[in-house]
Amino acid sequence: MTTRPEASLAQRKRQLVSDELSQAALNLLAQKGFDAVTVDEIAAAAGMSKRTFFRYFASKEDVVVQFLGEMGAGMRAELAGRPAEESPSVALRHTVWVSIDACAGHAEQALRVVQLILGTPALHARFLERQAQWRDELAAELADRLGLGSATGLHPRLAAGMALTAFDVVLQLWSASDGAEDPAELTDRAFATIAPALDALPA
Amino acid sequence: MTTRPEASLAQRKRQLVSDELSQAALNLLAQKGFDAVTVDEIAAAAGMSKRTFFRYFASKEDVVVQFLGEMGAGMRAELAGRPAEESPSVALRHTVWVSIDACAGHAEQALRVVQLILGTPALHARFLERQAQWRDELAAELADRLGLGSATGLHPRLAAGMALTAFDVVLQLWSASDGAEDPAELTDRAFATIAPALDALPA
DNA sequence: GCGCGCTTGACACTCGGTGACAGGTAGGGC
DNA sequence: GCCCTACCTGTCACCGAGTGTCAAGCGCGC
Repeated sequence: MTTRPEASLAQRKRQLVSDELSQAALNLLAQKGFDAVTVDEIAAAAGMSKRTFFRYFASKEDVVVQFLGEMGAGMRAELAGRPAEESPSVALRHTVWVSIDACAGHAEQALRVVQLILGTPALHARFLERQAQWRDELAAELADRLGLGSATGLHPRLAAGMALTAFDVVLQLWSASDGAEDPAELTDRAFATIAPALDALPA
Repeated sequence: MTTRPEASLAQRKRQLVSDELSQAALNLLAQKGFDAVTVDEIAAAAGMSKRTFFRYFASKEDVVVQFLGEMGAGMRAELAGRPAEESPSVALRHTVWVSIDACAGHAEQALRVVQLILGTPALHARFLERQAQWRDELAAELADRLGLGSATGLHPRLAAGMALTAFDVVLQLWSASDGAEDPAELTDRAFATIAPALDALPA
């Protein structure tokens, strides 16, 4: 999916195979539906064996959901990099924007993937699981920012959760509208709603 | 789990077997961990065959997560029954309270289950999936209440999402504190934070 | 007692996922 | 050029989740 020019030869070879696999997978899955495609089939379409598929992806779901890993890392990095004096609502809006932008960037491809995920229970579940991890990480980051020990930490968790809920809802509406709605505008509206709660003083 | 006196004999028999199965499952799973227990094992512990297990539960996860079904229905019913003039934040707080109460009711049992779910990725994923369904349902209910067509519906979805995020965070803290924290009090504090966003006018 | 329907167990099968082993290939030292 | 090593791959055997099918068991009305 993403090719770094400064990588060892072995890494680039690995990337190549991985791309071949996910490309084949995405085509088949989007076309026939998640459950109607076997891993054997995907591997065969990419010209390799099932065993090799599982050396590159931990599960059949992973081939679709994998990119969420770097998305989470990107969000955490963005939040960590935000100036300390910025209000939580602004910082979090930028955090979420990173991922929204990434989607809007490769709109055609991203839309297909998002629709596939939201329309497939098994994939949706994995997606939500990742998001739960993000929430923990963002909450920790927020607790740091606000200088409160992560002891109880109700407020940072809520704030992170609300921001990701906004993200989720935006994706849902974007996907349901088949790309007609503008994700950036949806995000702005969503954050306008939740901002007062995000900036509320920790109880 | 729940026995209704006014039910046909066949139904009660079914309930009995189902209870036997989930009891055996919960014991084994809590003791040895989700992945270390096979369905065969569970079925054997309840004195029946694997095939029978799958006639009562759609999946291994379901035996743990099943009760969430009625929990969701309970919440939707509560929200639907709330007086129309009540503000969204109050109505949603009561909605979430239904489930929090249910947990606090059978605290010992509920705590074990919640800890098992939150500590097992596969179960957590299913749990989140259910919650996503609740969100859709609660959002629809909210849209009705507010008298706005469910056309775009950003606000109701956000509100439902925030309320469930609160629910989630409360469960997380309750589980992490091993039951020491008071769920009711956590819920109140959470809703105090998010209330302004819930009651904000739809954009 | 007889047939009917529902529940169950047994068996076979598919598919996701893993461990173990064997071969192939690229690169480095000699 | 040759060998040794390291890595990648396919094959095979295997486990566990989940499903379809069939035949036996059992309660129940007639």
